[in-house]
Amino acid sequence: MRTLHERADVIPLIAEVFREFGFEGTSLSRITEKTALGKGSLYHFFPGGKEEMAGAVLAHVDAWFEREVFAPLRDDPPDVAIARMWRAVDDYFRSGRRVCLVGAFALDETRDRFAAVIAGYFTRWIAALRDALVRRGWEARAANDSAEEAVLGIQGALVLARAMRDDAVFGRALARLRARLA
Amino acid sequence: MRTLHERADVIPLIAEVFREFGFEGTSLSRITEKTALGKGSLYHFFPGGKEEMAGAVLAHVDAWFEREVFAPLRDDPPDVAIARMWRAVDDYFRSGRRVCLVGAFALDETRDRFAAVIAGYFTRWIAALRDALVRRGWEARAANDSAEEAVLGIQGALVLARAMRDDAVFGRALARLRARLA
DNA sequence: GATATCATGTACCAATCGGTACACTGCGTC
DNA sequence: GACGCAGTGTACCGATTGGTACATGATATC
Repeated sequence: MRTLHERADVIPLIAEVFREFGFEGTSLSRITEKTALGKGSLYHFFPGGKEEMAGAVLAHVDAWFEREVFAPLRDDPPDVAIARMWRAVDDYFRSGRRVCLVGAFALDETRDRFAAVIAGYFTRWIAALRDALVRRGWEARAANDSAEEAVLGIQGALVLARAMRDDAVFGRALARLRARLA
Repeated sequence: MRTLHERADVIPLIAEVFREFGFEGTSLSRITEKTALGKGSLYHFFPGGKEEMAGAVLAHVDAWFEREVFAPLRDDPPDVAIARMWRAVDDYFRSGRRVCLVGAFALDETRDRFAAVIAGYFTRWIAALRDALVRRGWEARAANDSAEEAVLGIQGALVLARAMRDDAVFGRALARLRARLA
């Protein structure tokens, strides 16, 4: 049996707030509003305050991608894993309507707070995709180039889709990138 | 004869602050620190306060790209203008060490404050590049696709370069994108 | 049914936020 | 040399910030 809330339940809600307002733009009052949790509960779950909340959210995102994308890329047959990656990416980012928190944090001074997690997220993604391409028979250099291009293209597509309020641009970008890895 | 400072002189300094800390993370005290200008002067130049400062900075960025990139793409021979664009982009973003303010603002709720400028910046960039490709003989659909891909690739490369603290990834991305437009 | 722990709401804190008011200085104009 | 104004510094405002303290409520264990 469990009480009304636990740490794990509230992390996705806090993630939404950070995604919408960024690290600096996210205030405890906004988190309180979104989660319907008072400061008492929040500091009970996250004694380190706002920084620990953001860290937990980043870890949550990282774990999701590790499980749904990176690990399959490493362990499953390349074709299967890559197809799964494109599906996961389209789902996770809601076809361009949802922002990548890691990418967003990377752009301002927030990066320095979470440098290791942020760098690790992209490094592992690219490495896993590159290795999958190599296992599929690609030459190492080409594989690394294309892996980099795919990951960076997703980030760029998210920026553009949000800037222009046009999800279609995200769909087109994903289709192009997918075709290039085929 | 002029006094020590005028509006035009401080805009680039304020731009650096917004680039580093984002809109929410930029406080008047940080702007004061960077510009060595008191609130008196700042509100003399920008009566609308922080929002007007950010607006002026965005307009300044927009004007730079309009002059150095978009207009040449529209008016000059396509090959010349596109070569110039790649040079301008590499210079402006300091080979990946400088962030795109418009892209950064697009990612959080700051976008809604400056929706028109932000959307316009990317829309005009893509349109100008697409038309240059068409004038060069490309088919309309392919031209639009490639223009979108180039602009989005630049944004993604900036995110990745900052996230991984690795300028080389920006250089490689630019080379790939350039080759694809050749 | 007493106890310990998890979870919660409220009151409060100093510091900082964006913004305003205003007195002042230095300069060019007449 | 009086005037006007662009530019400046300082003091101040209420509101909000992230964070702390603590008393209370609920729950599971024994």
